[in-house]
Amino acid sequence: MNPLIRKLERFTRLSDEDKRLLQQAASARIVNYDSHQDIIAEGEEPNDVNLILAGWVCRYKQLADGGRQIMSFLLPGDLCDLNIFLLRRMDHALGTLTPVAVAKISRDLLQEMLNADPRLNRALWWEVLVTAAIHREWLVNIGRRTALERVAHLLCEIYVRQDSVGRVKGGRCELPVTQVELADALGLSAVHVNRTLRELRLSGLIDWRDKHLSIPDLDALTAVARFDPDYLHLDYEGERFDAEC
Amino acid sequence: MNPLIRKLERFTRLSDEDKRLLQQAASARIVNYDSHQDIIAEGEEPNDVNLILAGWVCRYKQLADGGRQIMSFLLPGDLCDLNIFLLRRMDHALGTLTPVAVAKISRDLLQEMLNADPRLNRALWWEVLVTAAIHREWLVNIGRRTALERVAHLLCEIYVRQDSVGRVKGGRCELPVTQVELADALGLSAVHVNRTLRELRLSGLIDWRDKHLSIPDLDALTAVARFDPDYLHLDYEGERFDAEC
DNA sequence: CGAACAGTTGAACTGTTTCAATCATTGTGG
DNA sequence: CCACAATGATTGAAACAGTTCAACTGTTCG
Repeated sequence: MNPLIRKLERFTRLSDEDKRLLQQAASARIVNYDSHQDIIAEGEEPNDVNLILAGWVCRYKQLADGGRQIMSFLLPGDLCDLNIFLLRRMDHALGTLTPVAVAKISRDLLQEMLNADPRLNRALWWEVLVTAAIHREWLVNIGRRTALERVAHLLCEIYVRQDSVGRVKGGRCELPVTQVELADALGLSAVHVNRTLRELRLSGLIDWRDKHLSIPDLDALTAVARFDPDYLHLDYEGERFDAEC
Repeated sequence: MNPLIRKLERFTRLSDEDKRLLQQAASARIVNYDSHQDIIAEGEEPNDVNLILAGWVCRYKQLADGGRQIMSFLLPGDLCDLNIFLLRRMDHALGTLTPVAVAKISRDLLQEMLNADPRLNRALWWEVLVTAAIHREWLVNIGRRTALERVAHLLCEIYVRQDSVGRVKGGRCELPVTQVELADALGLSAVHVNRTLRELRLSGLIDWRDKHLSIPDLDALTAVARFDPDYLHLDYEGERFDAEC
């Protein structure tokens, strides 16, 4: 099933018409990318909203001195750039981490979707606000936690987010990124991420190989990371809108 | 004049009716706070949107180990929590840094404003998206820049944001926060912020006293900070919506 | 087979933190 | 109006978390 629909239904009930619209949007114009390509570069003027259908994408900024900061990992079902309508130029880039399939949703179609039903409108804005909430938590993670907590926290987040859309099976989920990419997301050096992962591995808290992450005891890792999933707003918070037509 | 109107007009033209609505919202229910109080705590369910009329506010998360991370500085004209409608519980707190006057905008009034005119609706969402853009830049700042760059970058941002709403006079703007609060915003220790400020002061790049910041040569500080104001989206980007009714 | 890339480890180094003491300023109650 | 408490700023010295550089291993893939 369309992973966007699945995700939005965590938030609110959608009408059949809403789902039809979403489904149509997700299949209208599909573009495939290789690994490590830009979907859109910083400074460009976007024309479409990108809905990730398959593969992993990151939101990042490249710095003049060669460093870069990854600001989000985007997974299947995630939308980028709902802001297209409002902010003219991209202040960051979107790049693929794996081969990726993206549905391009045109400005007009998106507008139609936003107008179609207040519930769908709210569900899409909910997605924007949750993304912002994740950014805030990353700020805490990078600003105030030790390397061990930071790495553990990010792994918890990735695991829980995937679990929430049914992408965890037997305590195991995808993690198709390199250690360098993790480091770019965490504000750490790749070397130190490596050492930190070793520490987590030796403590039996994680098992990461073949681009898949296993967390044998999520509570234990959660404790190490001081991870509190509230910021992901995954509980069904939209029920008060269900009654509305 | 109402600082919110002033700010939104950087983005798009507002009708007289829009301005009347905003003005009404900003004067309906005004609440005053002392310094260092919570306007709303983490975990609470907000009922109103807060529009800052006077004073400085910060968005922050408190950590179990005593540390805290400040995620935004909110100035007069800034809105907090437009997300009230969608995310039930606060995943962060809002606290005052100075005595503050806030206009409480009820859920219903906000809804009325959002429905009143698509242009006003867009202007308010623009405000949300710019806040998110600032969070992304802070992520880069904390994750990838040295202490000197970080401090300089934040000072540039504060200065430019105030300049954009006419709160800079003679190269001088308000900065009524303590070094500890700056440190909490930058992911640094207060001691190191102090040393870094000294360095900036001795280089003649800043002059900060009596809760006011002077930047004698903004270009020079910008260069030190590697500051690029694009992320503030301050150029008039909404003109393509002006034609619409 | 060799090239390219990702991961791993050691050793030296450094930016930042921590702890602790001192100084300056402001507000408050007697 | 002074004393003194409270808060914020400042500085030094020692400790440490994380970086950098460099070498080496393992794996994949044309």
